[in-house]
Amino acid sequence: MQPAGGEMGTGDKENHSSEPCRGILKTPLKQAATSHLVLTEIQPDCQPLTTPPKPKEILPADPWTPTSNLKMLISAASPEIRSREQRRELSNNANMVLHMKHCLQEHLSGDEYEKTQPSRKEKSLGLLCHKFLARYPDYPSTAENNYICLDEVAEELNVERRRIYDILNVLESLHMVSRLAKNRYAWHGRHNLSKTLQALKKVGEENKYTQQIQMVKKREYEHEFDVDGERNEDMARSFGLNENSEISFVELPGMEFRAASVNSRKDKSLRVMSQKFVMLFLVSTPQIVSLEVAAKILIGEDQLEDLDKSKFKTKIRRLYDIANVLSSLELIKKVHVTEERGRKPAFKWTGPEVLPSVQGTKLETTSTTCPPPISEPIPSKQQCSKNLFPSRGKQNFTRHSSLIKLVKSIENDRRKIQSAPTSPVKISAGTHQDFAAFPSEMAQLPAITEHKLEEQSKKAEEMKMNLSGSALECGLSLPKTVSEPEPPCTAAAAQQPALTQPLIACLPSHSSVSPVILPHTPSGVSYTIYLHPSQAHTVTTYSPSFMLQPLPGANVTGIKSINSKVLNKITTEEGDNQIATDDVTKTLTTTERPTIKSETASQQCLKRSQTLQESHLIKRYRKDEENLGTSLGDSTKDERLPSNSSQMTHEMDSFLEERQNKTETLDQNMTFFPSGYLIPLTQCAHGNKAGFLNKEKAGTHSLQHTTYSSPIAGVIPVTASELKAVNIPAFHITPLNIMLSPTSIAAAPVLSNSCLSSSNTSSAPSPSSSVLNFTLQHVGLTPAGVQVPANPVLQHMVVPSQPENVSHSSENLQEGQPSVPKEPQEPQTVTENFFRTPGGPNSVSSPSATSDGTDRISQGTLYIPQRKLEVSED
DNA sequence: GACTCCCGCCAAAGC
DNA sequence: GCTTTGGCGGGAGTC
Repeated sequence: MQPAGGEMGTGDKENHSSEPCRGILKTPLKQAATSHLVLTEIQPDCQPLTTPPKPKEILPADPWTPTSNLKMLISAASPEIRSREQRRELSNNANMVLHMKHCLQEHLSGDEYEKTQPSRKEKSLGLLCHKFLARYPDYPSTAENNYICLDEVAEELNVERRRIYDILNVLESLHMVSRLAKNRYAWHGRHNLSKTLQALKKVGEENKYTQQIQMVKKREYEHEFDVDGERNEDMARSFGLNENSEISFVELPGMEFRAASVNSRKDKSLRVMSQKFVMLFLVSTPQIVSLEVAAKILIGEDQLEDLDKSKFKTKIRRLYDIANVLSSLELIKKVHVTEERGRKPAFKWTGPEVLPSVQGTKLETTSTTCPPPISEPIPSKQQCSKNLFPSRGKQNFTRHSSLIKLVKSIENDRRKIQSAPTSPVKISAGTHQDFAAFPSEMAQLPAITEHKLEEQSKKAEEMKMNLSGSALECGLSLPKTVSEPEPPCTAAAAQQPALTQPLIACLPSHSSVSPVILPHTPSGVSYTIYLHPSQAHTVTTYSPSFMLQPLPGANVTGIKSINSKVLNKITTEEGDNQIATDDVTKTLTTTERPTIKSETASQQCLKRSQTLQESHLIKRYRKDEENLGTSLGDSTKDERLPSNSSQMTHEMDSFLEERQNKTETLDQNMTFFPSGYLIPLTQCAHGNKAGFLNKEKAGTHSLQHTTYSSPIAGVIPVTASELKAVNIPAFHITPLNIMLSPTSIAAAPVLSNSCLSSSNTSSAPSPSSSVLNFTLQHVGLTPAGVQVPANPVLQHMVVPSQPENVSHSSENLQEGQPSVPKEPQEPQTVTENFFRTPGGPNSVSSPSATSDGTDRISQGTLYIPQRKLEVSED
């Protein structure tokens, strides 16, 4: 039933009997607001004149009368019925409220009347939005006339129009409504939501929001971010931002604004701001964004020179407005991030996972197919990201030149892969097709939910089988050094149905992403470092909680936090323990969940690492073959070749045959570049969820893993599957002093998204220069127009990371091969700031005096800022 | 005292 | 010139 506040809350003068309701409403409305059902149930028996609010009094205690139960069942069965009911009841309710209001005004006055005013919370925009949304079905039929008359709505909801505009603006940003004419809007519901989110994510990626977030975070940590224009101008410059890169309103085809009224105020439009805010979530991993960061980014993008405290405060206000609406839409959820410097409000994305590369499909039903085919970017810039304000000379969205090349390259790969016997799409494609076959997606919510759960279980089982089988059969048995019990998250995860993320039928690829550094093998397998983008971010901002999960193998290099001083945690407003559970359990909506039921995290890591190692061995072998034939002139490459190459060849010949099928399974989730690195390219959109799962796993290795924090809005412990391989394909040679700015990691989602489906089981193409340029440009090492040949020239990039937080057991990897400690070079590029770790004794320091990459190559040392991760290299 | 965010002024744009 | 939109920031309510 709708809470009393829902009915009367917005009315300042509507009900003289609101007094009793107040006590009831003292319960945080936000909690009540989380349930549409609660809000949409209206008091049918409310008698305006005599017993106005009575029914509400019993709401908290026993909201489910037999009648309401029946209603709920009916509503659940049919959204259409539900919406009709809602509208009818709302209409009746509104009339009733108006009538009561008049009566109230007649009978009360002065203080007495004031007392009847609803509390502030009862008038919240979120609650108002709930009531607004209750009026319309999530998925309106096209046959219906879903027009919104602003006056009517304002009157019925008993709020001033101004408030309705706030809601409509945010809904417009998601294309849930569109303005038809003055005072008239069209209601589209969530039909366009998935497409919109896809478009927003894409635009967000193209505009390097991930990098911006990281930059802001870093500045925060360095206390360099100040509210003076100069610094922010620098920041924006470092972002590569300028007026031309400013994001205007993102439209979908057919959803263009008919009115040009928005043009004038576009820069500060709540619509645009809302879209940008959503973008931040979509490009973040995990998808938690603090208001502060969001405000800074939005401000920085608007008017750098105007960035002052008042602007900041205003931005925060607007973000609260937006967040309230988004919360009502259940797209985000308020959380708190506790950092060293205090508790910060933040929001966590709870909406559907957004897979940017699925064109023309509804995420709710099909886009979760895993992995999604890399089709044409959807909607294309021209199609969906129109600039509303051409007269202002603002630039339309354009695909980054390097991205275009990258996409082409990726698509080529994908074609090859899709013809492969074990196309990554296989596993889930069918399931999602089945899923897509569901008629009228939301019309069968219960069935869909059940179906999703089943599918997820199936996929998880498949994944588990693959991983287990692969690892067990490979014959490699790494001793487990970590045998911690499964964290409580497992139970929590199991409890958590995938309901909160109905569309997250995830690709199993995530599960296969091993967040470990591959153990050194006798055959001289090179190494792989998986860094989750977010973790990389965290590291660069020297988040103390950064940690890499140590691989449960004796000779596995693990990275873990060595800084336990600060325990960052995210707490929901309603309970500090909720987020962790939510995050973890949500994570488990992915196919990984079942896996952890029977395996410990360490076991999984072990198996994965073994499998990865095998695959990597193959790849490296192929790479080495290529190098032999094509890179004779490159002495550094030769050094990478194992001295006993013939032995390796033999080894690989047999190994290839034996393990081909197994590796194919793994390859589904990974893209291998002949660089010597394994690059698990996970689905960005899944990252956060899977990441949380693995955080949970990581919890088995570190107490610090028991809390969650955002790399954006906080600090999160790095755990296994959250890690992504740091790959510098262009460098071609593994053992380099590779220094990446956080943005390089941030760029990973784009890369990984694109590459996801291009999992390459066969010979991986050599990293193209486009990839290199793309990476470099995202890293900020090169301007957008500059093309850099793909060769090992750029060997001294920095891999930003949190040195002090990166403990490395590289010794393990360096069995028999003493690591040669080398300090990373002092970055000399624009990325320099990325790697300064304020006050950190382990700040990225200059590596050995020599900047000669050759030496480092031979040493097989990959530097992650301040802490070098050494891997085996014969 | 900090955090939230409602409220309504008022200017820009639309009609 | 009136109406509609919506940016904006004061300041009240809440924690």
